[in-house]
Amino acid sequence: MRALIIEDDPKIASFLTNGFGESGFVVDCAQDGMRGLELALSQSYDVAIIDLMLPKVDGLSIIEKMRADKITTPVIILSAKDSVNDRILGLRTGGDDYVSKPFSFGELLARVQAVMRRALPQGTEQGPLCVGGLELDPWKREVRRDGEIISLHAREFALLEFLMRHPGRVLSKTAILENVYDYNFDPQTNVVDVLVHRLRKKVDEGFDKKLIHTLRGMGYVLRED
Amino acid sequence: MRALIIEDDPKIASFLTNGFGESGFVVDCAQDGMRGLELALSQSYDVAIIDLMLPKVDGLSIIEKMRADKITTPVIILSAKDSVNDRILGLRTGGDDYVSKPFSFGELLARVQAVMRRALPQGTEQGPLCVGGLELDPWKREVRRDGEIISLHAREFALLEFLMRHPGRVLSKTAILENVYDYNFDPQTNVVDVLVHRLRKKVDEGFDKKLIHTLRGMGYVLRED
DNA sequence: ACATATACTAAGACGCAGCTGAGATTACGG
DNA sequence: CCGTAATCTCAGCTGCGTCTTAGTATATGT
Repeated sequence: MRALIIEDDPKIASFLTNGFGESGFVVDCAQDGMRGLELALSQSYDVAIIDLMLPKVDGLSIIEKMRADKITTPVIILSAKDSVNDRILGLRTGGDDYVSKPFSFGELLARVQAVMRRALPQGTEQGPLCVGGLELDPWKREVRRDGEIISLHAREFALLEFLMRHPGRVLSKTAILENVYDYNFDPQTNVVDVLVHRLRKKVDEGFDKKLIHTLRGMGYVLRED
Repeated sequence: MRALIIEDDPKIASFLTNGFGESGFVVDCAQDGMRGLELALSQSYDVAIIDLMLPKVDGLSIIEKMRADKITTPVIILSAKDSVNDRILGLRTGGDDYVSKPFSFGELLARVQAVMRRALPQGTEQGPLCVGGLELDPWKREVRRDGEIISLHAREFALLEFLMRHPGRVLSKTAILENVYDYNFDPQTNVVDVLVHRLRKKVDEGFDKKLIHTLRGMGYVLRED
């Protein structure tokens, strides 16, 4: 689950970065509009939090460009201004929700959940993800297999969540890199192999039915059988 | 436990702020209706104390807007007027109780307890919170482990109460900052770490079964085992 | 069967999140 | 206005989570 944060005030930026990090997101943070736009257009995120008053390129322009590029990532607008007009303008430009400062992180997170749920293909269930005897609750950050709790580290959890959100689909190492690691990470190594190995040990070891499978040359899949 | 106070008279405002602070609430105080409305709509409180005669936006309108937004926070109306009609109008607008000035703080606090109890999901027991051998009585402000009294400072108590109201749930530092400190920005220091450390010393030190656990990169949990 | 590419595994290195104690600062009561 | 108690800040330390490296195993193509 990746989030893009575009916010110039360093205090708020780090507050948000920490908060989303703790909530299980992989976060990219841009301190100005230019950089934010670059990231928004070049990377793919599950949600974006964008401040309106920004140096270089303002928030609304970023959203406009994103929408013009057919990027449907849900966007939450952050703003100091809170008039009905600003709100309407923001939503009309392509924002999915509008939060005015000062805000509480809890509220923001709730709204993020709401817009992400809305953005899902309709009919998709909310709540814990299940595949085989494996359950993962993204918000409680809890994983069980056949009812038994499995305790995962942050990275392992992020990987498993990614796999479980695309059950039966082959996920290449590159895809994993892009979804489980942030932008600044460029591995010259076999991090992904190692991460998968660590996750397998906790999820599949000792079980007869394996859930994580390797497709040589292509990537990994999560599925029963 | 968070309280919102909307009151323009600075004397009464600080009287209330102090009183609730001493009673274990984390208090936000707004001096005018506009600011009060902002807070009421964007943050989540366990109770709100709202004066009727306010600059900019009057108390009843605030309550009206809150209820329109499906905010169910119990509201206590404060007012100088005390006619039966005002009282009825206030309650009909969405207030849960009505206290007329002058009032004694004790009476107000009693009514707060009453409306908060009523607001609980039915079937939920009132009275001390319990996890493992740990008991916390929010109203007596008393904590015991295996019957032995533990004396906590205000902040420590607030943190423990927050933890005990969400047993088994992972609470991020960000969530703790908001609910125990009322910060909505990054404090740039490790206040939370230090507070947890102090609380642990009093609650877990010397016991075999620890109750407060750290989940690296995610937050803290209160649970047995 | 051999060569080569790809994936797995174990062990060590590194950095950062979280811990801790002591001093500084603030809040409060007399 | 002072003294005490509560709380915050800071800086050094520790250990865990994560990445790296390197060596081993397994698949695939010729």
